[in-house]
Amino acid sequence: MDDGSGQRRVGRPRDASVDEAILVATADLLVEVGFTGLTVDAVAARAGVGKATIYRRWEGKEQLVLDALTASRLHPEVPDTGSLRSDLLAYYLPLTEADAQAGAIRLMPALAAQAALDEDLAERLRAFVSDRRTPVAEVIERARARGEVDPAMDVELAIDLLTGPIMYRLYFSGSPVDPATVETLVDRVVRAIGPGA
Amino acid sequence: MDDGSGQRRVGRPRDASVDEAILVATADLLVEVGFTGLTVDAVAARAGVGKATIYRRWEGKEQLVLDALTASRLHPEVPDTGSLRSDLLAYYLPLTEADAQAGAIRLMPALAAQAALDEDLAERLRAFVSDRRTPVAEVIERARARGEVDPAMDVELAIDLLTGPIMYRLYFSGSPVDPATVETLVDRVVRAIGPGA
Amino acid sequence: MDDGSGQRRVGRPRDASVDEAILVATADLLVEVGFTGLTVDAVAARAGVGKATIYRRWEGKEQLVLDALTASRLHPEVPDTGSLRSDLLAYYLPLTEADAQAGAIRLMPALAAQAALDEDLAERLRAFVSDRRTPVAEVIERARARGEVDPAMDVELAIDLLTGPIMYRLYFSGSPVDPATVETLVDRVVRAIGPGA
Amino acid sequence: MDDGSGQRRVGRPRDASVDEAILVATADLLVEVGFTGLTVDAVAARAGVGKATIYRRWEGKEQLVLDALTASRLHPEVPDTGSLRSDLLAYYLPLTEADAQAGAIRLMPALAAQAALDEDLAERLRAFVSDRRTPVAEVIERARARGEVDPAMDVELAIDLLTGPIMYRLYFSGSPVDPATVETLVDRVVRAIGPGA
DNA sequence: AGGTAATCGAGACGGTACGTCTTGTCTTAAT
DNA sequence: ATTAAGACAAGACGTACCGTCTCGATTACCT
Repeated sequence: MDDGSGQRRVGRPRDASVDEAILVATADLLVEVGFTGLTVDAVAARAGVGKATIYRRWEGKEQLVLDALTASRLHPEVPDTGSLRSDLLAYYLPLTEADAQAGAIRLMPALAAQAALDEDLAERLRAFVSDRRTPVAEVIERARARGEVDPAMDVELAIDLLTGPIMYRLYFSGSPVDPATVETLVDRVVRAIGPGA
Repeated sequence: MDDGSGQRRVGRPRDASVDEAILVATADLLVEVGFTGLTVDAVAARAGVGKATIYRRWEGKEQLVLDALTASRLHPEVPDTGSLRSDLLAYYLPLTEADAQAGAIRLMPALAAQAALDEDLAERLRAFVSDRRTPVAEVIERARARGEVDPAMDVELAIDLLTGPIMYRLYFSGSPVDPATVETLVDRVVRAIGPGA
Repeated sequence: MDDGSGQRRVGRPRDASVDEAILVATADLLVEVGFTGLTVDAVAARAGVGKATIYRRWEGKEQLVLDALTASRLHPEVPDTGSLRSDLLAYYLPLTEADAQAGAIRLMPALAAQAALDEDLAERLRAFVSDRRTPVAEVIERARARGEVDPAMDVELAIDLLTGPIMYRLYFSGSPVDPATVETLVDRVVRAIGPGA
Repeated sequence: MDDGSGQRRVGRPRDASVDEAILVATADLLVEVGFTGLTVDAVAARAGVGKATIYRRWEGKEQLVLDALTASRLHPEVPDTGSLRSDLLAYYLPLTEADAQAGAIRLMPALAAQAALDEDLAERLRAFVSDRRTPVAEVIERARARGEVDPAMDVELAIDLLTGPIMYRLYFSGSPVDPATVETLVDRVVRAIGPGA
C-alpha cells in the first residue's frame, strides 16, 4: 500500500528543517544585502548548510529567492468593509508604508529580469503574482454583486488598473506612493470600473 | 588654444566613432543574450575595443545599457488625431506588436533591480522614463484644453493609469498585451479622467 | 558462547560476499581510472553497495586500495632453478611484460604519497612491500648457502639493489624495463653481492 | 623588427614578479602542508594573486608544484675528489640528512602518481629527474676515463643502481637511509660496475 | 516466538577544493 | 592622452568528492 503521493522514497529522506533554515537565511540576507548582494555561499554559511544541499533543492539563486518570498508571504486578509472604495483602500494603503516598500516587493524587478531568461522561473513568478491578486479579485466580485461595478468589466484589467500604477511608480518612475496618491488612484479606478453611465 | 567648453585637452582626443561602436555592440548583444547574459568583455570584443575604453566612458554595465537604450530610442511622435481616445490609441497600440515587446522594453526590470542599489543609475532611469512620458503628457494636456479631461486630474497619475497596467502585465503577471486589451484600457482610463460627473 | 576471537558479536553479521564485491569493484576501477580518478561513490555504485558499508570496513580510499591490491596478489612462487642468476631472472623477468607494468604496480606511487601523511597506511604499505620481498630473500639465502653470495652481504640491501632500479625506472625516470635491461641488472648485482674477491 | 622569440606580443605583458611570488608561495606551502594539503586557493592568497592568474600559467596543481620544485632546485655541484668511491659518497651522503629527506624529495611519489594519468606531466617529471642525474653521469664517465669503470657499463643503469635503492627505501620499504647504508651501497655498486674480472 | 542489535542499500548531509567566469583596474606599445 | 589587447586581484559560481548520518528493511543471535 502506498501513500497518496505515489512517491516511493529510498535513502535518507530530506530534512525539512534544512529547507526552513535555508529559506530563513535567504530571507534574512535579502533584507541585509539585497538580491544582487546575496551569495549562495553566504546563505549556506548562515543556514549552517553545505552548498550542495542548496543546489539539491533549487536550481539557482532566483528560484531560491522566489521560494523565500513565497514562504514568507503573509496572505493578506480579504478586506470586507462594505464598500468597494474602502475595501480597496484597506488593501492598498498599507503599501504606502516604508516597511512594505523596503521589503519583498523591492525584489520583484530582479526576479522579473531573470524570468525573461528562464521560463520555469517566469511560471513561478506568475503564480506568485497571481496569488497576491486573488484578494482584490474577491473584493471586486463582491462589489459587482452589490452593483458597484460594471457587469462587463474584466476583473483582471481592473486589478491591473490598481496594482499597475503602484508598481510602476515604485520601480520605474520613482514617483512617491503615498496615502494621498493611493486615495486618488482608488477614486479614479472606482469611477472607471463603475456601472456604465 | 582652448575650445569653448573651458575644457583643457591634452593628448589624443577621444574617438567619437568608438562610442557609437560600443553602443551598437551593446544593443545587439542585449537582444541576443539579455541583460544578465551581457558581459563587458563581450561588448568590447564585439565592438573591437579595449575594456578600458568602455570604462573610461561609462561607470559600469548598467549605465552603458541605459545609454544604449537611450541612444536607440525612437522618440515617438506626439500623435494629434483630434480626440483623447484616438491619440492614446495611436500612442499605445504599437506596444502590442511583438517587436516592441521583445525589444528594449524587456530590459527595464533588470535596470530597475540595479537602480535599487545605485542612486545614480536610478536618477538616469527616472530621466529615461520621464522622457518617454512627455508625449502622453502633451496629449492629455491638449485634451484638457478641449475639455475632455477633468481639470483637477493630475497628469502624472493619468499617465501611470495607462502605462502602469501595460508594464505590469508585460513584466509580472504575464497577461497578454494585445490591441483589444489596450483599447479597453484606454476606454476605461478616458472615463476615469474625464470631466467630473 | 563465544568464538575463539574473543569478539562478542550481536546483530546481523557482516556479509562476506560484500567484501568481495567491494574489492573486485575497486580493482576493476583502479585499472580503468587510476588511483586519483577512483572515487568511493563509484566503488559503491559498481559494487551495488552503500557507502557506509565501505567505510564500516575500511578507513578510507587508501586502505581500500591497498587491500584490493593485497587480495589480488599472485603470491609469486619462489623460484628454485639451481643458480642465483637464473633464480633472479625467473623472478624479475615477468616484470618486463606490459601487463605487469600496467597493473597494480602502477599504483604504488599514489599509495606512497598518501603514506607520507598517514602512518597507519605507511605501516600497511611496508607490510605489503615486505611481503613481496620474501621470495627474493629466500633465493638469496639459498644462494648464500651454496657459497654464491658474500656471507657479509646484507640481504635487504641486496634486494634493494634489484628492486630499486626497476621501480625507479618504472616510476620516475621513464627508462624502459625490458628483458635485456633486467638481465644486465641481474648480472651486475650478482657480481656486486658475490663472495669477496 | 622582431625579437628572437618570434612571438609578437600585444596587450599587457605577464608580470614576471607574479610568477616568482606564486612559485615561492607554492614552495613555502609545500613544506608546511605537503602536496595533498596544498590548495590553489591558499597559494593564491599567500602570493597575493587571483586564482585565474595561476590557472593562466599552469594547468593545475601538479604542474605548478613541479615548476616550484624545478625553480628551487639547487643544481648540485659535480664532486671531483679523485676517486669514484669518494665522488659518489660526496654526492649521495647528503641525502642521508633529515632535511634532505623531508624536503622536495618527499613530493616525488605524488608527482609520479599524477604522471601516470598525464603524459605532459610525465614528460616534465622525466626532465626533472634527468636533470638531477647529470652530475652522477659525469662522475662515472670521469671514472671510466681513469679506468675505474667497466668500458661496457651502461651509465644509465649504473645511476639506477645507486639512486634506485635509495629512492625505493625512502618511498616504499621504509628502511633507513643512513650513512652506513649509503657507504655499503656505494661499495657494492663500485664493485658491480668496475672493470670486468 | 519475540526482542535486540548490527547489518544492508540508498542517498542526504556539512564541509571544502576545484576550475571557470566576470568585474573593474592597470600596464604595455602604438597612435 | 588615447587606443586595442590582455594581465591583474577579488571573489561568486556550480560541481565533485569526502566521510558521516539517517532511513526503512533485513538477518542473525539471545532469551
